[in-house]
This record gives sequence, structure tokens and C-alpha cells, in this order.
Amino acid sequence: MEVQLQIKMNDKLFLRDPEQTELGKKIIRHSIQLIYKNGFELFTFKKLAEDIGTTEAGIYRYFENKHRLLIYLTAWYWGWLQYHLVFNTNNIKDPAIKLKKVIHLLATTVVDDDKTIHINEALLHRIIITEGSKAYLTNHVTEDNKEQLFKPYKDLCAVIAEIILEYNPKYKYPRSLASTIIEMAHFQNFFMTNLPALTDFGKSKDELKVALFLEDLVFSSIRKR
Amino acid sequence: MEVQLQIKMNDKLFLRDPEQTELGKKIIRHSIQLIYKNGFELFTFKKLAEDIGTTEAGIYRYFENKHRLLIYLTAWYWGWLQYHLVFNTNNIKDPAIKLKKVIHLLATTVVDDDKTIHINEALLHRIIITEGSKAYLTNHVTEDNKEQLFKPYKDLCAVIAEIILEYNPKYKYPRSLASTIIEMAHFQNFFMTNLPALTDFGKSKDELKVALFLEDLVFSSIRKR
DNA sequence: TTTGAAAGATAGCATTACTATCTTGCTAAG
DNA sequence: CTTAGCAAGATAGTAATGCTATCTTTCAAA
Repeated sequence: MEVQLQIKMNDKLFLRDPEQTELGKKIIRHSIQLIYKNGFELFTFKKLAEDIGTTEAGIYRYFENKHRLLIYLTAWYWGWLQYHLVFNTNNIKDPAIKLKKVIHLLATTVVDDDKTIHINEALLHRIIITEGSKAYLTNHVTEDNKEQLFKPYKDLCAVIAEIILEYNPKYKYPRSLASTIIEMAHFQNFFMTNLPALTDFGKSKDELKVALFLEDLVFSSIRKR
Repeated sequence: MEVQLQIKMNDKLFLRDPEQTELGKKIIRHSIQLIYKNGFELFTFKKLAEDIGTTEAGIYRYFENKHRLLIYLTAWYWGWLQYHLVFNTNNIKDPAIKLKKVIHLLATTVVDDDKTIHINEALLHRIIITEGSKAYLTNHVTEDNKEQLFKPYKDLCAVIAEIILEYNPKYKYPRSLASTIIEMAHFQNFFMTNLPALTDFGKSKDELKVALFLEDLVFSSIRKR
């Protein structure tokens, strides 16, 4: 049986839903490749249009600007990750095991998911590591937030915070710890690859070590005393 | 007695040393104000030149481009912070007290330092919170790193890692924990202000709470078991 | 008195970030 | 079968951005 996975997206994220048309899906697929290759700063709608074989105006019919497209990609990623997280921790009773799953899911390489043919999750994961925080590190974050553009991120954070509270209902900082896990899963990975002096995994470049660091950090914080 | 503080900067960071001339110092002072006001994306050398009352070409004589200027500002900030850190923890024997000082220095509001008349440290601190990570989250991070542009950040991280090891020589992740403290001191502050659902300090918006969270996180991780 | 560096003045250019308009091609309702 | 309507291709244009170049003035040290 073939299963197709669709992440429900906030329609403020786009002008026209890219999931609904061929051109839309091409925009998503090729933007992931181009941002991965050149970085977000050098990525333009013009280059994207040339890459796809359409025109700049064509892209603008789907996304207001390249920053909105970045927010779309990150929102999609967090939605997709939460789906996997809930799927993978379903039926698990022990919150400790759940938390470990969460950490590994966040910290280790993503493999491309055949259920979404137009999105290469492995590439998208690398993009989120390098470009993800640029989605909200802006002066217009408050307005963007009012439009609920960061809801998938906040939802994911809330799910993780819930698991933390399951483990230790008295822990005082469940949400801050959850956002710390998410951010550090990515930053430590980026540092390990690009600025190894900021980590303890420089030589091995082993993602599992990032996960072990986070496990140590999290479980020593939330253990009942 | 009047003391003037000069942070020694890597000369790859600029084309002409901004500390050496009036125009240079104006560039630094006004760029901090403009980036603070508009955010880094909307900040341009043209606007900066108008603000100062000089020309675009004038700015380009000091900095290759706006990204280099951002790296300069972050490098300056980390250098300045390390100076304060070493100054404040000097003569303190107990590594636990030292670490607490470090966390508070990183997490709480900076007050403008009269020893550097052309730099408003309080504003610069806000800039580093919002824009700081954009200095290295690029596709050319490796080349920039080869030019040692991030040395002040790495040095600061090393100093903190040393204190962690003083406290517990057996702790396995001193550098990753140090970079986690630095990043989270800023991110939790940004989240608290702009995306409060990602933290546990939403209502109070109290920087001290970020520091307490980090203390809890750090000391439960590194305590000897 | 000269000479050299800093900086002001002006111009120019390729690219970026959009917006507008017009046409074509497809599809689905009447 | 015909036509209305929308997606998308084609083309053009514009203000701003991110530079580079050149020429002139100012000012201070040799």
C-alpha cells in the first residue's frame, strides 16, 4: 500500500498552496536544493525560477518573499518531525524512553522519507540546522508570531515539555528545557561540523555523541531529587 | 583617573581599523544604533552613511561588507565580555561561584560601559541576542573560521570550559556545555521576549529567571556523582 | 613646502526584490 | 461545443542594494 503524507499548513504561510500544484511542489523541491547549495543569503527567487524553468513572477504567486518561504520550510519540518515523534513514541509508557527517542530523533541524521516525494528531508534537515533560526531571529518576529507562523515549533516544544513533566512533574523549566534540546540538537551539530572548538565531538564528528551529551544534560536536570 | 578600554581585534576583520579614526568610531557607534533599530536585514551601508553624514564609499574603506561588520561587532562583544568575565572572577577560588558569575554575566542585562565611549554595550547586547548567530550561520563559515574571525567566541567558550573542569575534572562535555550556556543565555532571553511559549518565563519576563534556569541546568549536569 | 593619507563628492553598474500587464493553455460548467 | 475562469508563461519595468571607480579636497607630518 502506498501512503502519502500531507502536513497541514497554516495558510498565512503562502499566497497559493504549493502542495496543490505541480509548480508549487517544484518550488518546494528546488528551493530546498538551492538553499542547501548556496545558503539562504545567496538564494533568490530569480535563481529558483531559472532552476525550475519558470519565471520570478511565477514564484511570487506562491510566496510573498523568500523569508516567508523559509518560514514555510521550517514550519513544514517541525510539523513533519512532530508527526514522527508522536508516531515513534506512541504506545511507549516510560517517559524516559520517550525522551531518549525525542533526543535521538532531533539530533541524528534524517533519512529521506518516501512518503513525501517532493521533499528531501535529509537536505531539509541540514537547511534547518544552518538557516532555521533565521526564520524567527528578525525584527518582525512579533508580527509573524501573531499570524501563528511559528505554531509548529511551539507545538513541538509543548509536546516535549509534556514528556518532561511526565517524567518529573515537579521540574520547574519544562518548556525552556524543551527549546534548549531542540536548539542544541542543531547548534551542537553545526558546531561539530564547522566550529569544532565549541564542542567535545570535534574529532569523531559523530552525531550520536551530540545525542549522548543532550541525554546527559536532560536527565541530570530532570531527575527527581 | 580615566581608564580607556581597548579590545585588541584581529585585523582580518576590517580593511582599516575603525578604532583609529573618528569616522571609524562613528561607523561603529551608528551601526550599533541602526542594526538595533532596523535589524540586520534592513541595515545597509547607504543608510549608515546617511546617518553618519558620510558616503557609502567611505564605509567600504573600513569594512568589506555588512557581514564583516557584524562579525566585527560580535567579535568585539565576546572580547569585551571575556575581559569582564576574567576581571570579575579574578581572585575567586571557588569554581562554583565563578560559574554563577559567568552565567549571570551572560544572561542579564548589560549596562553601558563608560570605558568605551563609542560603543553602547547595552544596545550591542541586544544586537548580539538577535543577530549574533547570523555571524557564523553561513555557508562560508569555514573560510571565515580559517581567518580566525570567531576566535573571541572560541576563547570565551574555552575559558568557561576551563571553569567547568575546575569544578568537576571528570565532566565529559565541558566545551559543549560552555557553548550551550552562551547560546541559551541569549536564546532564552530572545524567546522570553518574543516567543514566550518556548520558555517558562513568559509572564515575568525576568532575566534573572533565565540565569536561574541555566544555573539549575549546569550544576545538575556537572555535579560529582 | 611637499607629499601622502583620509575622507568627501559623484558616478556608474550588475543584481535584487519586487510589481504589473498581457497572453496562452487547460478545464469544467452551462 | 462554447465560454468563463484560473494557472502559469512572457515580458517589462522600477526602486533599492551592494558594490567599484575616480577625482578632489583637507589636513597634518616630514
